[in-house]
Amino acid sequence: MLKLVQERFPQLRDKWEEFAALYHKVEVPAKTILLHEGDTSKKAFYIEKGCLRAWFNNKGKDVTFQFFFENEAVSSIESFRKGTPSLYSIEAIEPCTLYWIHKRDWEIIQKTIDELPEARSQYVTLMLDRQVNYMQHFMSFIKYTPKERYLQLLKEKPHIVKRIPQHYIASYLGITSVSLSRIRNAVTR
Amino acid sequence: MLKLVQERFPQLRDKWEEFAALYHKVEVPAKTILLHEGDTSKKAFYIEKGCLRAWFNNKGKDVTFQFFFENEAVSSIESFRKGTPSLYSIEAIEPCTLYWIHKRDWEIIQKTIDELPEARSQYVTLMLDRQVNYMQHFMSFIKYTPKERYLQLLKEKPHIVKRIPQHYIASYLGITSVSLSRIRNAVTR
DNA sequence: TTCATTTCTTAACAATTGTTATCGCCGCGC
DNA sequence: GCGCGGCGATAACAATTGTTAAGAAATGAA
Repeated sequence: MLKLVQERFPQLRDKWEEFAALYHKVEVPAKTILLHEGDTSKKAFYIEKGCLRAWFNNKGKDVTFQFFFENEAVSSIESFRKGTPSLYSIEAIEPCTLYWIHKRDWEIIQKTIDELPEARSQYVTLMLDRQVNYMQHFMSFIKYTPKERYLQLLKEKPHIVKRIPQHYIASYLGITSVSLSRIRNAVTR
Repeated sequence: MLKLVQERFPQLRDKWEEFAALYHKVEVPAKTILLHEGDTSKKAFYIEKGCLRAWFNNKGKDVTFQFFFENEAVSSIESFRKGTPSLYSIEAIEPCTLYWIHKRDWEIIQKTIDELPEARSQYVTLMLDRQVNYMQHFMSFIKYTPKERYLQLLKEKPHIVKRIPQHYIASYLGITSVSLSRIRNAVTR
């Protein structure tokens, strides 16, 4: 359990047993909504098995903009940290095995990280990485056409294409499922 | 000078004179390239007067994806911090008055910030804000059509529309300058 | 298995955007 | 003043994507 945190913060090894007790295991069926758009996030999740998506409602249509898989930490980060309403919902795509931690308990771990210079610097690096990811993803929207984005996704993240229903991928690419279907048709022949 | 840093890090007040000496004032004409795409960033900039753009080359066409104005800190953040080649160029749009600091000197300030818990937490908050900005900007690309994005830009950041040449704005919105011209024409009547 | 729901494909037509090219305006340097 | 280059508007046509609708295929539950 919580492979990610253990690997990334070896400095916390001593305190690990104590921290692990703060996490709660839960199994949820597909389509469970873990956080509703507009609500304030009080929980952060860790995925042991299954996958999630982040999405928001746009004029009645749901728009998926991020996927999460095994061994990833998931939260509406700005809502969780700042206490603001979440800009999006978080939902299980498959039946999932998750661990969740309450905000007040996370702050205990956070405090410990903050006191260890190495863990702290590791944490900042993680934040920077996430920022760069968003930036690159965003740049790819200006840089590439929908067809190019699909081909790139197929090449660089084939696990997404294999595992995620196509209409979610379509909105992730910024197009309709009809258009994605056409693109796929044109590519395979 | 360096209004931004002074306001955001009041904890550094005592050391400020010492740190200010690490910055170098420079005046550059329009179209000066401060960092070339592919080079490794060794300098961070602060804008006293003027504006900059971040852009990259895509199949021979230049694509602008961010603008910077007075009192903002500018760098190819991931290149500056990680020593990797920059994914984009940074260029003056207008004649500018800038202050720059070398990476090794910035690390002195960084170290001081890291030793003061309040300044440190302030720094993390700044990083989080930047991450949320990228995320929201990216979400707007999935959520809105080019016309909607233009109207939103006009409403929320009119200073950009007023000050920046239109063909830069077009690529910032992810469209051609021809298409932006059509949209403007349709909107004004 | 069987039925219902979800997912994906295809078609026809509308709307939008890209491409290429031309023209006019404006500011800057010589 | 004059010419040049940068910038923006417009036109005509091509290409792409959206919309709506219908039906096939796959999936999941009873």
